[in-house]
Amino acid sequence: MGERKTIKRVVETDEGILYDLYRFRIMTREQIERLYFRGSKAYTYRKMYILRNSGYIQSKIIMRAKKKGRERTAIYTITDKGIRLLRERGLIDEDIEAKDLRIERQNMEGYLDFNDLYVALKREGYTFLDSRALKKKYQMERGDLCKGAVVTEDGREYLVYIVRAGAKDQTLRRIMKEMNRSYRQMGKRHNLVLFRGLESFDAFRTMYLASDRVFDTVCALPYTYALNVLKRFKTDQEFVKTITKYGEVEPNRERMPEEYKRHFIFHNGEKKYAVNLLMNDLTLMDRMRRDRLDRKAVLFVYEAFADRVREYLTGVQKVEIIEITDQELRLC
DNA sequence: ACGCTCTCTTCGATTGCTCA
DNA sequence: TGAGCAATCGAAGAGAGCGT
Repeated sequence: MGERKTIKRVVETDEGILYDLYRFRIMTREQIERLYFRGSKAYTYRKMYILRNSGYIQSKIIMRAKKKGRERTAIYTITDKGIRLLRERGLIDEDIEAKDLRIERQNMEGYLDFNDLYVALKREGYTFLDSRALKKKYQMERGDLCKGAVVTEDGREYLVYIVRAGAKDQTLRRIMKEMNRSYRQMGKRHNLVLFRGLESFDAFRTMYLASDRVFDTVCALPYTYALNVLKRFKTDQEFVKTITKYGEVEPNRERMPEEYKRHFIFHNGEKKYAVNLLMNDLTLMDRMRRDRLDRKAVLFVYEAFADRVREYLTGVQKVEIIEITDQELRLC
């Protein structure tokens, strides 16, 4: 019986995996596979097996809730030795032990949900802040429900909340409260609330409308839709390209235009504001309703949200809605 | 209780890269 | 060019959940 295989030379992939496990605490086999091994299940297992034999990681099996029932999956965590390796290589400077990164079983789903977002958007030009890094950056409370942050290419940082199907009202209320908290150095607070169930999505909307509504940004979206939009509209450019077929678009050259005044569109012979509501920003809709508009505005809304938006803006002068279809969303 | 199915674990065999 | 190891792949075996 020969020795079990161990790592002789730590390669970039190993560092990446260990660093991700350090930041995000746990990852499933599938997540690691998508991030590093482009669909090679066999080699993912092989690599993780060797990393474990070398003492850098541990593995465990859990049942994860999926659309179709539950699914058995391996999850991996970093060990003290793994953390030491990252420190030796100057990838981290924090003095921390593996036990401080351990998480309770009931919290795992939340972490894995945020990881899914990371996996889906990492290659699309977004960067991520894990929840510990985010809370440290702004000295937020440890118990904050915020799962982390996603940062767009042009530097806008969204604080991410993920709401599971059948979330309690109490949880939604807590999120609402937290989203309204501001922190020094954060500037505007952009909130991204992702829903894994439609009941909660509706409940949240209702709660939002009943609130005092002084938030900076609240984008409330179904999880899968959010993934599509974020993949497709990384910067203003993609939005402009998509709506150009409805009229020529030009940027507003004022110094600091209001969020909804950033683009003009020449529509039906008139110069109007072109408003991006594809992220279903509830605060933006509020502003459209309250402000006295100095010119007409065309709101670009995802077709599935159009009825709601129309309903919300009934009676408001100078606004019209153009629905963006599923197909337009997918086109490149 | 039983077999079926699926994932995870383990390992041998092969390919291919990098460095001396 | 050869040593040594990472990258790949296929396959056998273990064990958990599921339906009957």
